[in-house]
Amino acid sequence: MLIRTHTCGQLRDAHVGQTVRLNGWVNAYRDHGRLIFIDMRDRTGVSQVVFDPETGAGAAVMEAADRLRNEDVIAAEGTVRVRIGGENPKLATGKVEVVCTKLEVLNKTENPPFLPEDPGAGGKLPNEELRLKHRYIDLRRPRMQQILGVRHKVYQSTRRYFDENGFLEIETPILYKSTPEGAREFLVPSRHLPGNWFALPQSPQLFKQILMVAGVDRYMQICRCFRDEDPRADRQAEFTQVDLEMSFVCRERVMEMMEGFVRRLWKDVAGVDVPAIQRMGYREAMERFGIDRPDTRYGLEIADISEVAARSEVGFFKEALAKGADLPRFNSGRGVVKAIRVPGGAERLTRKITDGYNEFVRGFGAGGCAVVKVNAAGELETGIARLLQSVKAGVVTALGLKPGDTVLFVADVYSTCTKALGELRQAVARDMGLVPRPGAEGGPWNFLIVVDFPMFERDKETGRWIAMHHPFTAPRDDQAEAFVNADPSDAVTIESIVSAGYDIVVNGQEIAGGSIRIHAPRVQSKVFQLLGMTPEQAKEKFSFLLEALSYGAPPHGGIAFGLDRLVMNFVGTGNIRDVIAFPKTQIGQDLMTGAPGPVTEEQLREVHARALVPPRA
RNA sequence: GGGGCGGUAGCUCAAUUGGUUAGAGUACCGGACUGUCGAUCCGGUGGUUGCGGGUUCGAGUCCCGUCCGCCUCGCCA
Repeated sequence: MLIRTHTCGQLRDAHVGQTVRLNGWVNAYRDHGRLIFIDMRDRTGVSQVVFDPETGAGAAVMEAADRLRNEDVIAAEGTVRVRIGGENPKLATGKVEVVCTKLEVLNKTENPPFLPEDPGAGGKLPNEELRLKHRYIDLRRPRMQQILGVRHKVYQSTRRYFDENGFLEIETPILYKSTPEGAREFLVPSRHLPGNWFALPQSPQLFKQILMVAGVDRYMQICRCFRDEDPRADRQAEFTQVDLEMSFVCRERVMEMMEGFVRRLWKDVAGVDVPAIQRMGYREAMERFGIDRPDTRYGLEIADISEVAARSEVGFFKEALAKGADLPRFNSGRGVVKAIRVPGGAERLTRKITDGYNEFVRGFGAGGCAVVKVNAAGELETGIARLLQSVKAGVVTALGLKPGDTVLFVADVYSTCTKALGELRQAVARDMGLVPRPGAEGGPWNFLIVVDFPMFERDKETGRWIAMHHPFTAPRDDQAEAFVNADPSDAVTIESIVSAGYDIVVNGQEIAGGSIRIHAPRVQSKVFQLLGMTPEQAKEKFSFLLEALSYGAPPHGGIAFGLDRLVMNFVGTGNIRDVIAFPKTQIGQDLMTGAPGPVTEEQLREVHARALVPPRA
């Protein structure tokens, strides 16, 4: 075999005159009869190889070259020279070409179902189903190779940073114990213990805490996590986290460490200097932006106008405000009226668009979205304008209205109203063209750390308390006493306790979340009690953790970054499948390997399991 | 589990109100061609219109079911 001396993306005019050998795929062929051009591709780039009988290509070489087709795997030997036909500015190697004297066809290809080409202007990729089935071809595309490279850089930068900061990389089990809190789990039957099952970890949470008890002090891992829930464009059942945990730290120290990591990563991978990251409380985020991961690159903040709305003649305002009127102001069940002022919306947001908003907020459980426009004379128009007339001055002042504005109103209980407007705000920002493209295209990266989350929220169906982050999250230092002493039936107090948790948000997307953990058994027991677990149940589920905590657990805390989402940001895609080498579809299938697939009766017997339904064909 | 969009040649798409033999570009096959780089020119092969049923004289088109892909709500401690 003619083993390569250079890669296909390497040749420059400095190589002119050298004899080189290239290995790669036929990216394109242009056959002029007695003159043939082949573009050879490997992951580094493309080089043009010329076959010309007058410059050393014998009859056999010409004949073989004539038969080359896209995606054949070849080796070519020849001399580098400046291109006779002029430079091709589209290629990094475009100044030179290889005049081929020897050609070896390493492997002919079947006619491929599609060619691994990035879509040019107006071009389209073959549909994703086909590309997933033949992932090995799709991954040959320069874009996919680039993404694999960026992901590699993220791994390397991550390991360097945490190594420099004294973290030990430690692997934790993939065959794990089922912890029925949280996401649905993937199960694996045990052969040795009939009737018993492993679960694949939703995260290494408990192991990393136990590593702290074990004196590891600083742990990190780039680990696979599994959650058997329906995917989204940015979610996959099997995904990767940068997981870390630190001992003898307060919340501030962990946030410093993770901020340092973000700064290093963005510098290494994107060449961006990240400024000091702003902090924002959960309550403030929800009030101003209606979401716990606000995108603060644009305004469109949400205003609570309940007070003035109560004096209006709008029936559904009053109806909403009557709900839970006796509850504290931020209680999820209290009725409120909120609005977003959209500067310039009167012109850009057409009736068709705002009708869409009405449907949009209904999707989040709100009754609808009222729309009022401010005309050039400063008068309110359309929708409920007439019913607001009596409180017009109050509305104008509360929202700072100006001519040309559109105002979007939602009235409902606090949780629904906030959620609906938080989602609507993002949709409006897109429609108004307010969302910059991040990163290389020039838009800013907008980082935010959100803190002071509530410890608990109500389960929407059962009304029971559930942990907002997870049941091992500690209350904020100054809240610990109040928490331990709180009466479990005192809902107002329970709801007011905030945790020592923190999320990192970039451009409105959560990329990391963590907390200081509970290291005191009495605090942990209190959490379990609130979650409705008896001491016996808690022991049954988490005895190993409780036991570990009782044998000298240091104060500790940590965080986990969603690595796939980090890579998505760096490469500018909204599709998580783009950044995973072998991703799964919406129903969790791997279209290339055909997983999941049936197993034999014998295999089932060995693990003491039986199928309730036959495998689907 | 709910809602939406889609599935026609290997690929990307078209096909008027339900109406002639389902077309085009590209890929592939054959031929021509000495400077291309989306090579060009000539010719050709290629179809269970995802699958199953129904309505109709007649279905790619309408109806029902189903499978698959994507987006999304729920879900994701």
